Amino acid sequence: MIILQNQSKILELYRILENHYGDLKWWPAETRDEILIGAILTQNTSWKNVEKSIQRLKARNLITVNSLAKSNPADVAEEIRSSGFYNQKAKRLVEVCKAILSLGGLGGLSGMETRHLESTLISINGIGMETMESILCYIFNRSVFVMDKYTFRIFERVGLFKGKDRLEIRKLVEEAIKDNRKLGNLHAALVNVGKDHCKTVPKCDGCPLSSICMYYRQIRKGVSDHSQSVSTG
DNA sequence: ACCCAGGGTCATA
DNA sequence: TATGACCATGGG
Repeated sequence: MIILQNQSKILELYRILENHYGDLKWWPAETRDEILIGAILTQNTSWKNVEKSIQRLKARNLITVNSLAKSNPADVAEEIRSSGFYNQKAKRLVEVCKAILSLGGLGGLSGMETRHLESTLISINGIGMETMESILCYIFNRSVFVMDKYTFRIFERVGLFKGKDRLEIRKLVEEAIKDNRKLGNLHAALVNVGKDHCKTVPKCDGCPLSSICMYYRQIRKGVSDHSQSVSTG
């Protein structure tokens, strides 16, 4: 088996995932406002728990930037308990929505140049790197790659971008893949791989990336050699 | 009972 | 720059 260089390997990885998962249609939401709200609710929280919160917010007509900006954080907190960190997230939702309104709303921000938009969003309390990247990719359709914990772990295990930090990896991926739709699909697929196969305890059976995964190769070698050591890089 | 989830902020060294 | 504490519910 050929060991591919980073740039051709990321393209091969994308090809495999697209072939395996097809179009995953992320972000799962009906409106841009809902993407923003979901992006904050899902911070270190499973999507299943977020869905319950979103349904409750919808029932209260609190699923828009406008309505949340006018809300009391204590009232919002009551609807989003299932997402965890609910006091912190309720406050974040209200403050972030206020900040966005003061900047002209999502519509006003949509005309902003990408780098400027990045720095503007990242300066809002409650919006960190990954949340900012998700907003750029899925709300504003910019060619931005979302670097999350799963992605870092998967790249580490398959043997991509060894020794690079998150910022460098994101830059390299965006150089290799420039299409917004593909970058969004890539992140979505990597989250699925992470959930199904690449948590802290790996489950390599049936993983679509096993054919290009260094970790998987070590496992196989270990089995045939009766070796104990498995390096995660 | 323990670990983790589609992170981010803040204090500390 | 790089850890650590903290936020907190729900599923495995």
